[in-house]
Amino acid sequence: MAPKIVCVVGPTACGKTTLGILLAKKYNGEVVSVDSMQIYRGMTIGTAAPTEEEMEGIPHHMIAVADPAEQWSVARYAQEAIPVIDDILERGKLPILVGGTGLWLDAVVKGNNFAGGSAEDPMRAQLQREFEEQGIEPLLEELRQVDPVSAEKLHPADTKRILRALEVYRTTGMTITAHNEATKRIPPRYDAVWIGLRFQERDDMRALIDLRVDKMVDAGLLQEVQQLLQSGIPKESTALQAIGYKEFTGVLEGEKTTDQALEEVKLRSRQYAKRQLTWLRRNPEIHWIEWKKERDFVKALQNSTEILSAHGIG
RNA sequence: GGGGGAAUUCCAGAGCGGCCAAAUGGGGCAGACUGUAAAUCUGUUGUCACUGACUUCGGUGGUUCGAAUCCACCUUCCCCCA
Repeated sequence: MAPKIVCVVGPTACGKTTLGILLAKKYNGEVVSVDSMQIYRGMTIGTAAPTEEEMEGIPHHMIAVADPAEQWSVARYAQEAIPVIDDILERGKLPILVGGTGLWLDAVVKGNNFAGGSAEDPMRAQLQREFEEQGIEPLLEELRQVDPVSAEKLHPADTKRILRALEVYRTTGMTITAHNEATKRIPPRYDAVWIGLRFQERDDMRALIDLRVDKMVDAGLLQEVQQLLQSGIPKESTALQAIGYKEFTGVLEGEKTTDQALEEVKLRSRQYAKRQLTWLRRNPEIHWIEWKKERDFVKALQNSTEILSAHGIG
């Protein structure tokens, strides 16, 4: 029997952090952030990571654990987060995963492991070089030979995934299709109760995102970005590709005004929220709590309590 | 007051007599997604009874077999000279 955990999911700005803390307080839990950008140090403002005060004494994990100059991956995250979750369980507390990075959540909760290869493996660079020199066609042809299923499934423009499929094959001798099939058969690592937060109306979500971005800038997002840059983080690093950071790097380099960056961040944030929704929609296990206009955490906590008790938590 | 230019589908912006419901980009919407995932990629975007029909390119009226494209007037905006 897989251990029980709670997952609080939803698009950006929908109140995951707050609900997670409320649940942790009520159920003797600890929060595990599942966020591909909150893992990096020095990125509190732009990632809307909870501050010390906001945490209200609830232990939070997997926030600010990585050097922004490093490049983490799903696999790396899962590898680090799983022992943390298991430790919470061993101490008799309830792990509450709070996060918006869908793939990472799935990677932890489902038992899936990842196929071989990594960013450090020279094969990655090798494939990239081949692609730059000859274009995608020869590589796609190679993939058709070894793994027709994924060659068929992948769009020719989706070079990233074509390269990865080949990387897996060339480094492990196993096709990514075979790997994916095998890994799907692994039983879930945790028995997760999924709670989703979202707005009924897209416009209400948008309004809140806009407000939040304004607050970030007031809180000193520009300075935060500047500090990262000054500490020598290359601007191409994964951490600085985060929404908010990318755009304000441009401000510091004189490419755009703060106002332009602000609008851009708002736009990219709501596009991101939409993508998160698309990812989440295909998970039938999520129990959705829908905000009418305002976020009502008293009610959300009450709804969550009902959901959790229906799953034997409480 | 005189001269010149522009008005195109949600936005920007091509088109300058038929092949135009109208390029391209943006935005919107939908989708995909297993080692960069706050990333990356795809589809769609006038209406409908949707392999066809209907209504569009500031307005009105013309020219023409045929107009977003030509002409006249009107409206609005921009620029230059005064």
